[in-house]
Amino acid sequence: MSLSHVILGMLQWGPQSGYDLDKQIKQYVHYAWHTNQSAIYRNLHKLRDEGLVRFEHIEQADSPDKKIYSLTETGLEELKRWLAMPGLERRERNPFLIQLLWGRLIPIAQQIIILEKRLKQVEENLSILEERAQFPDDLSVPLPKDAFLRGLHRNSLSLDFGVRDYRFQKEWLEDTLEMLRYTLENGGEADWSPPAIEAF
Amino acid sequence: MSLSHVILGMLQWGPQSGYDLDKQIKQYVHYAWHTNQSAIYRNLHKLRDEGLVRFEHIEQADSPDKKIYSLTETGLEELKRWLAMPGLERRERNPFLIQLLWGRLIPIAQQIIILEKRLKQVEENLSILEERAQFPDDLSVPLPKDAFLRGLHRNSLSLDFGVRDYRFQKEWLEDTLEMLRYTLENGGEADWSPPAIEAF
DNA sequence: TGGGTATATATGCATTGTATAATATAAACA
DNA sequence: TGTTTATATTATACAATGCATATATACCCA
Repeated sequence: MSLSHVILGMLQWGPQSGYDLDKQIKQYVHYAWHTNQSAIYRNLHKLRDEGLVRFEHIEQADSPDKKIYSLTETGLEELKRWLAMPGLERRERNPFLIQLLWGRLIPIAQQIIILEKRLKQVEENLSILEERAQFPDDLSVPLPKDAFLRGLHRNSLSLDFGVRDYRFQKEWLEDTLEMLRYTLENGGEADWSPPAIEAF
Repeated sequence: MSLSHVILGMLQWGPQSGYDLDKQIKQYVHYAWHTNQSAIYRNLHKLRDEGLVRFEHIEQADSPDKKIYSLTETGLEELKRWLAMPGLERRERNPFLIQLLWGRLIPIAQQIIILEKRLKQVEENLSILEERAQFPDDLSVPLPKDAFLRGLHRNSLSLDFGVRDYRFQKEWLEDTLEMLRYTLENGGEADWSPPAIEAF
């Protein structure tokens, strides 16, 4: 598991509380890593036991007390070690695509509702990322070869990927929705009938 | 969790053993759902206890005995119910993108190795999917509006997405690798120094 | 004063991830 | 012939994550 390393990475940018980490990861890293609040808190405890992070108790007047976590030197070492490992596997779980895969089992009108909802999610995520990313507006062409030499930093690469990925998904959803609506209007599968069992 | 529903979906195509399910999901649904062997077996036990699947014990001469699972009517109902739910959330965990996000902490040459490895993975996954997908060769343009009326089935949509997604990733990786190699050759970040702490 | 929202952390239980075991059969090898 | 290696098949122990909910403080507003 490497939620630990997402946390270590965030903390490398600066000390934060568990609450902040949760919000930051959800806002800006959602294209790369899904997590939840309780996992973060438990992971912080584990990291502290292992000596990879430390925390400072902060008393606050206007909100409940909090713990500000920061990286230890061991923590930074561990982060670097992990960052250099090639071949780590992606673990995607996208229920939307599964619903699409067996979409013939439900009426086409319902399928359209699902696609519309997904489009909305993608648009929201995209606009959050676009706010953060200070790239040239035209992302249909790749960054120029000498982008780095001209000041674009390597940690923008991940964001660049995220923005392009969401744009791809948005376009695909729009095209596919158009197709499905056309089919519905022209009665293509309106007379929907139970599907035949068919092998992949 | 909805590994259950991936399994129900696979079984809707036809009865299979846990072993088969594992291989099928890994081969053909990797763009949409990551899982592992032990999760599948445990889930099958649970689904059986809930009456959503049943199994038949098969004795084999040339291999160990196996259990062939199939959908019950309740199972098919549950699958359809779930397929119609809008708004289910994607849960991606892509360590490669995390490594990219803090890539400045490691030397650029090491970063290139990681990208190359990832490119290889993507190419492998893509070629498996392309074999399965009988689409028109040119996937740079979307499917025509009347694709369904002309015989393309809705359960191909998911595959269409998968193929296009991997192609997007492949292109992005190739472009980015070119950029990084150029930077390395021209000494852009070869004199790599510890990064400044910087906020997102 | 009560309800809603934001901040902040934690826990119980179900599910999933990782590693490993157990067993059987076939194919390759030395 | 005996030994390793690969494939098929299922299972389990323990760690990590997911989901729902609890707890507590402080603010705003009616």
